[in-house]
Amino acid sequence: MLVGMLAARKNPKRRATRLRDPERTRERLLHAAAREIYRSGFQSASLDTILASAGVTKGALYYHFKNKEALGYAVVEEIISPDVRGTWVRPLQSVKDPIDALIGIVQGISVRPEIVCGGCQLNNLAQEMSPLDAGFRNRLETIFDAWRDAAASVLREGQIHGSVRRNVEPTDAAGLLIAMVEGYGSLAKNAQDPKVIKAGIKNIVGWLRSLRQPGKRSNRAKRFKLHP
Amino acid sequence: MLVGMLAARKNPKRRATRLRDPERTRERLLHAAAREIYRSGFQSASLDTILASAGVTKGALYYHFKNKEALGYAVVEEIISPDVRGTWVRPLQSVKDPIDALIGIVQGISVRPEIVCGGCQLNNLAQEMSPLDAGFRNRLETIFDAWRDAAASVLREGQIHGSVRRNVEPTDAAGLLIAMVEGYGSLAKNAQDPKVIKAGIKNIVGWLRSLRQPGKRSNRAKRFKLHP
DNA sequence: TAACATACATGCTGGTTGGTATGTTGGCGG
DNA sequence: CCGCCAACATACCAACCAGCATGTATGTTA
Repeated sequence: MLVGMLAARKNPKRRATRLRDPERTRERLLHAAAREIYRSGFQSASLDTILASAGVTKGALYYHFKNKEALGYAVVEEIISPDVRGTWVRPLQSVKDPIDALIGIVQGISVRPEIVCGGCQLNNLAQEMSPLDAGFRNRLETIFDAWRDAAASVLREGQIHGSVRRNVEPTDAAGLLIAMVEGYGSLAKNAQDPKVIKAGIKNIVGWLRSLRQPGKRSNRAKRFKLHP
Repeated sequence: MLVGMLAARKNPKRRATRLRDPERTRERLLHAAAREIYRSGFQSASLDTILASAGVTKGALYYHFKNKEALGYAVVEEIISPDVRGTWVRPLQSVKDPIDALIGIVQGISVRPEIVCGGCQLNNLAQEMSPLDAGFRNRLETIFDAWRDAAASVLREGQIHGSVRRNVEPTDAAGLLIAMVEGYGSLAKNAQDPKVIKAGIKNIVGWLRSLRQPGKRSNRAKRFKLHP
């Protein structure tokens, strides 16, 4: 009773704070949705939880997005896609040694703790939603395609410059790389153990080294990779 | 009014058929739950849908299982676990050539259409539930461990008999194999295209062949694998 | 400063969810 | 032929869900 009175006095007319900054509100919604989707999947991510996490109300959500589905699509396009491109596509543009570049990216995974235990956002959503919703599926496949194309083209260039073995089929190798990364991500997520992802990185790096044209390893590779 | 009377007359006392066969009822529940979990995940699998699919009512469900969680655990232990063991553990016991055996299993994936587009039951559930529920996580990890142990031990035996290269670390290789299988399964599920899994199988088989001790390939391998 | 549009906040609703309390029936021991 | 219990069936519930209608404060323009 007294508690209630105090609470009522403290908030005589409880009003949520308004940001009045539509861009920032949208961003907060997107990031909160991405967090919740990452945690419990799209279907099980409750709008109320997302809103509480974002600190906005339902009115704001339905002002910026038509419905939950549209919010999910926006997360794919504006959060997940740039993330994958930033990790796997941009760093591969104009590199000297493709094998070194790929190894560097793979090894970079180990310093991203969220991947170690929570899996890959892209893979998580694809697993859940691709068979159920073509809108998700198409958007996610675009990302996978960009990933594979980036890795394949950098391998192809490496073949032209002689650093990658000629009997490697770039598209196949790129697909295998992605499968390995996602597969180990799944195993690590299930094991909830950083050791799993460390072992996975070691094996993927070993496989990547096997793609190199013998006798063509760069000096940079020797300096940076063999004496860590 | 009249309609209501007719309807009442037509179904004077609508009763669902009773099986009166508790073991079969339990089985039907388990399989229906496995189907629904496979389709839409554990969290989003509705009990009502499962019950409709199984053709039983809620009373039967809550007679056999304490709650939805217990039903899910039972699906893992009584459906998924035997399935993985039947596919990946039992066929590896007492084989002559481990590489041939593993290749055979991997190639067998292509004739299981549900895997091609729906992904692996084990991986699906692990992705969804492992970070959220320790009960699922532990049960699923037991299955993954059995899988890896089976593959690792058969590789170890192959090393003893000279058919597998000595510089292969069996546990690492087994983990990589599982990661590849699950990774390609993920990609295929997202692409919803059998070609993806075909290409994946080809690459995994190629990698498996690279584990063989040179000059030690069996006659059986020559006959069956090189002239398909 | 009046008029208007933007950017939300709040309250509500119909539908669905997992779960339960209670009713009902077939079969079997006595 | 009776009683009893396993094996369900049915009806119901509180909680939660996505979504919507409506209200309101803030910025912008004339």
